[in-house]
Amino acid sequence: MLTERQNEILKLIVLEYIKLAHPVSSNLICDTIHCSSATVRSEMASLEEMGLLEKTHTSSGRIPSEKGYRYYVDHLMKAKEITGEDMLKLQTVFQNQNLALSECLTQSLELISDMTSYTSIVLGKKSHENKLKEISVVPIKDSHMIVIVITDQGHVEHKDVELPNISQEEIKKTVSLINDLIVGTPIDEVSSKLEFEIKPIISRYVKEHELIYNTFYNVFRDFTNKNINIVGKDHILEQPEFNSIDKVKDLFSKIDDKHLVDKIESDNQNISIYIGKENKIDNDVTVIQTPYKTESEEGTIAIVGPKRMDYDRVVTLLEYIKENIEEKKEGE
Amino acid sequence: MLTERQNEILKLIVLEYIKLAHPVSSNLICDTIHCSSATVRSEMASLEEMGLLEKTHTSSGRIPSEKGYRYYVDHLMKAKEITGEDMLKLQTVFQNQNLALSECLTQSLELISDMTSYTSIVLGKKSHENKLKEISVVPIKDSHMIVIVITDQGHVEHKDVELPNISQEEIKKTVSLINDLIVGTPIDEVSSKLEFEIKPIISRYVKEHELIYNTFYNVFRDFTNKNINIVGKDHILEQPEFNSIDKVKDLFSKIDDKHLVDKIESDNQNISIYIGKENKIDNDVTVIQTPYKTESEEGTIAIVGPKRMDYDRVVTLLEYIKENIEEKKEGE
DNA sequence: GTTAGCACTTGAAAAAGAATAGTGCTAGGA
DNA sequence: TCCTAGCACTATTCTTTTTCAAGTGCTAAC
Repeated sequence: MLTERQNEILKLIVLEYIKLAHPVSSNLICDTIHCSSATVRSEMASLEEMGLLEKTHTSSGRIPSEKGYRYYVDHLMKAKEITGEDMLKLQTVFQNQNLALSECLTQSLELISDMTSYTSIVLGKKSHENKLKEISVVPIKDSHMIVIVITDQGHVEHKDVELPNISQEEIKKTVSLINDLIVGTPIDEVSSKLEFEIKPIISRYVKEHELIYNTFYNVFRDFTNKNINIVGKDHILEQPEFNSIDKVKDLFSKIDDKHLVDKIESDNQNISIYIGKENKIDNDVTVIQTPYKTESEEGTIAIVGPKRMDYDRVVTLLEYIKENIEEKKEGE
Repeated sequence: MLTERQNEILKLIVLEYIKLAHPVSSNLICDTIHCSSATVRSEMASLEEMGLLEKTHTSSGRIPSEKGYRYYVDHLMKAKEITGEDMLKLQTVFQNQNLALSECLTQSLELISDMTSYTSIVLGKKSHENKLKEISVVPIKDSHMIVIVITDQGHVEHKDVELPNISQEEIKKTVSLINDLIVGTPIDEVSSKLEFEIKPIISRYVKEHELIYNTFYNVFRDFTNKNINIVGKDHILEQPEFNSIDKVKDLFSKIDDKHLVDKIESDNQNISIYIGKENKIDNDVTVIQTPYKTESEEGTIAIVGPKRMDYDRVVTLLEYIKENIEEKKEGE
């Protein structure tokens, strides 16, 4: 167990390092601790012994280790009030009556990304939990038309298709067959249901069924887990820990990874913090995330930033967003 | 006027520099020219005098100046056949019968970005040339619904809205009023038409008209010139001329600029090339762009890369895409 | 337990030196 | 008149050296 003073010192070092991105020297904090730098130094040495602090080289100041951040997060950080400034910005989003939840989410996370220079990720419900709600086809010109697919979670996707030399009549027939027969099917089962249940029926009632069937089949096949939204990726460029092109390239590719979805899974019902090696995205970042759940939608919000992240602020902001999102269902 | 040999030398320097991103020395090309390096050097000096070449420092090899690239593009570059490899990749996109034009475009430009490591931009018809084709509202759950707006150019946009405590009946009425009265209106006139023509009518027939009206008003207000599609922005990180975080940040912000649309305007009906200061985006890049026009759609495709861009290849690729896109209307 | 003092370590920045790549110029030859 | 071999000259880059400042660890005294 740490002494009161050690707690204090660790906390100061974490906060200073978050602020300045520079190893923290004993001199910088000895005033606040009300003792000499020598005393602070010997405490620092103990904290390093315990694995809570690190040096970048023999005679540098200290920076928090991953374990140090973890300790800070678990024991030293306390819930802060959201600052007036932050709140003000977010409120303009939440107070817009006409914005639906998903819009609110995206917009508020855009704000957070801009405010903090971290990257935000919104992860909607995964598509295998989405059920087909309705499809519709809007003819644009000649054989060019748009297929719109809507799920019960409010996820919309549209796709342009060409269906040359096919009468509108036949297409309408197919659409209403699909709407009658497979609405309510989980999205990723639609393809197979289409094949085994709809194809035989279409081929009986619809001319040119081959072409039409293929078209719809492709539409659904491409309706993948696109329900992931990455906001503010470019802010990574502003973080001093990603000051080389190679590091940026590396992290970009990890964020654009097709399997990112699987890397942001949480067992926790509340805000959880994954520092460095604790997260599956990258050893040099921290991910702070929370699931959210409303009447119409559920998913996860995650903020990705350097380990030297403003934990207090991000947690407070995420809490605020989560609350407001989940409240919105009752309110209006 | 340049001599035959000077043309040859300039061409070689441009090509070598494009390939190696390194100042080109007299030694490197004297074999190909069949004369001594000294001769090449004196020719280089003349070419520099004419402003076609530059040195990075007193005793470096030469690199092409903007004027040099311009001369190359105007006089020395000749149309090349697309390589088998490039063609093969693109064909898989164009031969997909079910892909509509806009899909084809995006996918083929994604390919080009990956192949060349340049950034591609697709600019669809600007929204003031888009006319409203249809709107529809799909209720998802309780007061949560999705408004889908479709233009006659096939541009689709959807927006989630909350309309609490409003009966479906009233909403349907409003939608059909809008569809009856302002379909065919250019998108950017919709807002005002909504205000002056629809609002009075809604307020007569529809209860809660205030809230409903505001919702739709917002939907259209947000339907801005989003018809721009930037592909492969991150490839900039691979270009040696953008090897510092600051340069990347700068170019990123220029590409994400709200006014990018206006900076990619072309008077030319064919492929045009804007080198360095000739383009409005950034002095350090070249933009190669072409308008395209099909029965259902028109717009511009642009490729953005360093001035040291593989002009031949990009022009060939763009031509190939333009042709295939424009052909598609007749074919199937 | 705390602190002042001092030797010591390290990295970062500046300066100096060596190596290299390439030019410009000159003078002699086809 | 054009071409080319040869050589002096110049920047750049890569190393090495020097200097400087920031901080630590340790010791001895309070």
